[in-house]
Amino acid sequence: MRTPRADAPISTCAVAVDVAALAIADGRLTLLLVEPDDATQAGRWSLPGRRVRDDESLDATALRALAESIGTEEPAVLLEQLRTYGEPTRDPHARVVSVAYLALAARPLAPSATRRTTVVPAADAAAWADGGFAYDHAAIVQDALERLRAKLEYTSLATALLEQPFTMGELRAVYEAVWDVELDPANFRRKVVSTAGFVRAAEGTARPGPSGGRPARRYHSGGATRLHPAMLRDR
Amino acid sequence: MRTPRADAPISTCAVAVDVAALAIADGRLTLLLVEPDDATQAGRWSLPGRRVRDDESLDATALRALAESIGTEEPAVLLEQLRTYGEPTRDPHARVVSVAYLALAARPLAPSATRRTTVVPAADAAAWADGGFAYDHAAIVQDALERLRAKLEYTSLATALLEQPFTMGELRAVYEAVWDVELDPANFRRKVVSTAGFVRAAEGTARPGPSGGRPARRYHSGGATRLHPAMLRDR
DNA sequence: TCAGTTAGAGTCACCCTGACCAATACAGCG
DNA sequence: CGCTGTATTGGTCAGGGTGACTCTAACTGA
Repeated sequence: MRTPRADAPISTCAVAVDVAALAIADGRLTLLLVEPDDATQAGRWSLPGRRVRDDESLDATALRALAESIGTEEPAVLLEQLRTYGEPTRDPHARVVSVAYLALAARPLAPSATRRTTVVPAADAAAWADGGFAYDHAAIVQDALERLRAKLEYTSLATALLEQPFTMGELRAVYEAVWDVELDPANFRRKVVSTAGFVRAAEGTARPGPSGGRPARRYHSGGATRLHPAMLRDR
Repeated sequence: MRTPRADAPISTCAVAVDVAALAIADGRLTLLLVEPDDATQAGRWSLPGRRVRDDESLDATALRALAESIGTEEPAVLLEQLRTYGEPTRDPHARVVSVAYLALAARPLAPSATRRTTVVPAADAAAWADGGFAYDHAAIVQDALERLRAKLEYTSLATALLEQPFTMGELRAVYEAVWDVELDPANFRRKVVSTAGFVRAAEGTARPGPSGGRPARRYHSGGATRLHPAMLRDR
């Protein structure tokens, strides 16, 4: 059994987990939002969040927050801890320390019909004026987007936003959506295939879209998490 | 006044902050450790840590944990949140969620004479077998070192480990200590001065050491936090 | 069949990099 | 003082990666 230490006065806070769940839909980066059930935050959107339960890891809380928000048992997402927000005044009701997570989904996120959820383009959410988000969730979203943009450079995180197998064009579309740039298809391919462990060729080809074009080769993730050399973007 | 939300059952954890405080001493990266006052952790070292107080931000707790451990009012350090450790079993006494911080000191850390503290080379601490650290602090130290190594590539964080002004050789020594490599002085200089905003020239020169050598120019931090292009290390 | 479109392969100039050499300016010593 | 050793700073040169660009392959739709 657990017993508090005799010499340390126990002060406690509520600990919560908030999840910035991102996915690619129609070539755009999108963010999952829910309506907070908190009268003081009416008219704003918040990130899916839950209190941490006893004997529940932070990762498990993040997965539960996401699963309960979209009504899916086991959402196929990659979870990565973002950072922790603990300003004493960030929640007007009580001291709540929130561990924020970044969730990357391979498929577009489906807003739950039974819950008040929505999916908005990340670019729109990032541009919202103060008042669009509840609590300090605007800052969390900004940090999440910045983290994703940065990590696309030196990790293979982009593949977490794609179903396997994927084409080089789909992978490029992830980079273009997250960075909001246009990339040269030929140079992008050359960099990706020359980066050890980024992708490995799969069987067969993908059918071209309605606008035609040569069938694209298919690829799987190559297993590497850190990319050497990195996919540097110029600024 | 703060009142809990009516519809959300309040479950609370103890929230603590642990600090991995790093500094350069004698050309080596060093880590500050304290003896935990916890009988179950006897014979191990832990990171300076404190419980978060009501109405105290996480950053403030980190600064307080460090200040109280080394007996200094305002330690001159750069604090950066590392990540949060919340496994339910990480502390045998109670559920403690710990927000870990990375602290980079410009001067060597002085272990307090009145408190049971020590400073050890980071390389030694990283190589300790299980049992050297209390709780999960071995993992925190590993993550802190990895974060520092990574951030030296694409940020100007190295200057936080130096007093201003500094010489190019001192800056290079930081990279060499953190990465555990030898760098070519001429090529290192060329990269640093060609990276916009990394350093700016200061007045005068530094006196050579006892072994002689040409006097080195002095530099200040250049204001940039992110480096473009990055100081890439090859692996 | 033909235009349009996307995928993939190749070329070339430029820049950054690592490896290396040379010049500068000090300390220490005989 | 002159010599040697050392660290800093500046410069050269070849090789690799990158951006811009061209060309071919292979499909869709009219």
